[in-house]
Amino acid sequence: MSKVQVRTRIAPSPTGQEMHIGNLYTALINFVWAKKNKGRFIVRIEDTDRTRYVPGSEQRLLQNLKDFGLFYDEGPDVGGEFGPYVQSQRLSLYKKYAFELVEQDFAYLCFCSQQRLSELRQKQQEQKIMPPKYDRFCLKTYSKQQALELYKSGKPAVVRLKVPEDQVIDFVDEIRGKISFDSNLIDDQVLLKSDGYPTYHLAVVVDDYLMKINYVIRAEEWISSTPKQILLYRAFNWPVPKFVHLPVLRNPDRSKLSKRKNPVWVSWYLQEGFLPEAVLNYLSLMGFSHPEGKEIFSLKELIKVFDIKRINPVGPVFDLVKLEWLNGEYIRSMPDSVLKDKIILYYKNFKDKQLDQSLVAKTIPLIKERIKKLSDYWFYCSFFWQRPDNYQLDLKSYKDLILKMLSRLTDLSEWTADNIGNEMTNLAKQEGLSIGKFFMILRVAITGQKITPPLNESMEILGKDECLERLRLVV
RNA sequence: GGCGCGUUCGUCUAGUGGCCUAAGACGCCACCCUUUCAAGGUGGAGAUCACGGGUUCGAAUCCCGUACGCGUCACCA
Repeated sequence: MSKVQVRTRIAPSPTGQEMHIGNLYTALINFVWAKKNKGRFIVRIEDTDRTRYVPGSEQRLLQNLKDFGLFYDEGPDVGGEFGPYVQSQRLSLYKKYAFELVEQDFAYLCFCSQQRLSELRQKQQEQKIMPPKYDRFCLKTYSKQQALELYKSGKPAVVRLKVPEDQVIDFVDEIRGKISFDSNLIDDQVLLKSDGYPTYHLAVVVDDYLMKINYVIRAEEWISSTPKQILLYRAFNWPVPKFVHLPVLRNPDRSKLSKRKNPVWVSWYLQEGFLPEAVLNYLSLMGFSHPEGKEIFSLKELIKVFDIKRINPVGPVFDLVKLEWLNGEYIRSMPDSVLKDKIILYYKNFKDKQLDQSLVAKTIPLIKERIKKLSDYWFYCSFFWQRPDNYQLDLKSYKDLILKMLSRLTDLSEWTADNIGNEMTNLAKQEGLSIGKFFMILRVAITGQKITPPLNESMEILGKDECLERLRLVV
């Protein structure tokens, strides 16, 4: 038997929201698993809910993926041999398959109104019949022929899955092992809506089959809908793919990661100055661990060492603090010139600031160890671009001292960090002031801030004229 | 409530019957370095492995119950 190519997919819905960090996590694992097996990673747009559809959000979703370097082999904008990759463009397919099921008695037409359904549900809940299930009214009252004729005459209908009674439906989850369900507890799921669009359950099975997806890697919240899909695979007599249900990312209070309690939109991380590779690295630490215990590793290395079996089923808490540390590690290990370009690009794209190339280049060695995110740059370095507009220390009482600093620095022949440092250290000693206190006064006089990059070097970069001028301004 | 999944330091994880009086990382604390802040170095606090029963010479590791957490029960995905 020849080995089949691994094909994975993610299927986001264009509902107006951009990509959720949890979806990025799922995308990452799908991507990595495909690459590890020299397979293909596919993106399919699931836009079967007309009421929630927002035009344009599809492009944004795809861009989110690209921003993080998760390039797909097949998808709406890149094509592929199993297209189209947008479900609304494949409508006739689902309808055909849905009626095939009706024909073979794996499904039936249902004409019940939304109102009747919600009343039914309500009554069942009152009677504590759990869980609420459709009562098969239409299956009992119409024969297949009658139903089909009614439908042809224009009566709005949905197609429902006819879930067999008294069966145990089980499947193997690659992370958790065997999971089984009692078919009596499964509702007769709607497969085709009255507007002719398929529901998720039908569309996902049809498309995964037609697109030859053999690993369905998705979030844990899909576990309970898996048996419905298994039933569909069986009815169609299609091979069942392998299922991998990933743990869901959690808020610190252990509820499912939500926008109320955590930043969840992936572009937020970019705006905040996190590096895509650091975010991906952090995400790969969620539920997974490097076999050698490494915590910092590239996407390429992840692909090399990744194994589904090493994924933990426990829902991990997403910890922004550790992400910041990791991002700082990435920044520190980056060549200066690369960091410089990233900072310039970041401020241009997200802060609408055009920073001077050569000035940023000079400051890089001073802040590289200090910043955790690209957005921290301005916190440390704004004084290079603008004179202080307020001072974090009251300098009035140090007027005489600052005057002395001014005169010594004016006389300084060569304006280098070392010379500045030596000269000022001498002054401090002569004045009988502690080095710490002395330099703090100078620091605030020059930068306005108490927390800055190394002072002497900063002053060298600022230049003699500018430093003297700033001292004059505070006396 | 039914069903499903889960439960090792605050957090992410290691651990697959004896090497565990439980290891690493983030965070926290202290000290060293130091001209602020970082970075770096050293050390420390922090988990009766949810609880209760088994199985076994021996259990964080296997089995069963309980508790708790999470998910799911739509013509949403």
